[in-house]
Amino acid sequence: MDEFDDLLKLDLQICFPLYAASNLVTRTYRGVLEPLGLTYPQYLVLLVLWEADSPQSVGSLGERLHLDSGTLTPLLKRMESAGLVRRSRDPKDERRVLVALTDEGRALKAKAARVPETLFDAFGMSAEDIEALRDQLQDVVRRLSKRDVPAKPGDSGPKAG
Amino acid sequence: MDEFDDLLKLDLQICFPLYAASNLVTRTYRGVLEPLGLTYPQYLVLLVLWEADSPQSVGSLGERLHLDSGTLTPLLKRMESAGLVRRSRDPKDERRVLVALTDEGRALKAKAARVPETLFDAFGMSAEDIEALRDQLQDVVRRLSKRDVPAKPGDSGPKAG
DNA sequence: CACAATTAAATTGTGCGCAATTTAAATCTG
DNA sequence: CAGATTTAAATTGCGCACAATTTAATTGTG
Repeated sequence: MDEFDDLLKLDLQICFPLYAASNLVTRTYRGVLEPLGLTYPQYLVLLVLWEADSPQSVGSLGERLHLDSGTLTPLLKRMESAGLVRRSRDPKDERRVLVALTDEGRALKAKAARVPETLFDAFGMSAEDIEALRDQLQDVVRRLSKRDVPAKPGDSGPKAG
Repeated sequence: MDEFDDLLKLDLQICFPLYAASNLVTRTYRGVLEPLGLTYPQYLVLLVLWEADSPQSVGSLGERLHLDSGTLTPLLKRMESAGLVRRSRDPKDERRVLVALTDEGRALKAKAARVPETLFDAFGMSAEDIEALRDQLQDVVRRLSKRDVPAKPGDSGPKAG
């Protein structure tokens, strides 16, 4: 049992509790969102649209939520067939697809009023502790997002340099 | 714009950065684990088996990783056909399936030596900050895991009482 | 203006994650 | 020890995530 073994121990790693906590949170949301006919990522899309109160492109939704079109396109189609959003090509740039709330999608905001409160209770932590943890996680997201960006043409790639 | 609106703001919630950070971490692992022919949850199974150094039932793996048989059974079958583990019924209790490392699965531990280090670098944070965050996330996992447990027969269920 | 390069979504294919159900083995009753 | 109950995995079905590719529109360049 050496230091190398320690590094491979589950309890000593940060990534596993992050992964497990995320799964547990999504599971907790399930029970709360199912009565609204929503999944957690669908709820996230609505949070963005409710806050912006203007149509958002698939790309800007993806940038905000760190998701790509491979995830968002089928998800948005399901939300569209559920009557929550409308999808239409942007007349200014026909490559873009704009996602807009329907009246039904807007109305769902009132029904989601208790969702944050319910999740807060599930955490069972003080508001201060939650805010502190949130800030640290936002920092992690910022740090890991940087390496997200694909290499620029000018950069020397893995084979170059 | 009232307090209710604030609660629904993405930037003010803890769950979203938790979700985004988890996705980003899994994405970061992908590049590191792909050369080893592993996915992140498969790597987690190996961490448990390497640490225990004895065959584990599907149930105990699931308890440790907060995953159920619906997730683990197909994952373990893929690992078995990749030659990393063997699956066999427990002779003491034919309901159980024991998952044991093969020589190949054990040998992979050496090749995974650099994985924790690589992830540590990706976080770009001090060891102290990472440990502090890890402890907080383990606390979240403990808190959310409690509600995980199904009701005991003695408990008054939603319809009873 | 032609046409190559870039950009935005959609599509394809694989692997989770999980609720709900099914199958089969062990245990608990009488 | 027979039949009901409980337990452990497997199965089924659905919705993400995401890499890789494709399709189509826009932009850049000569």
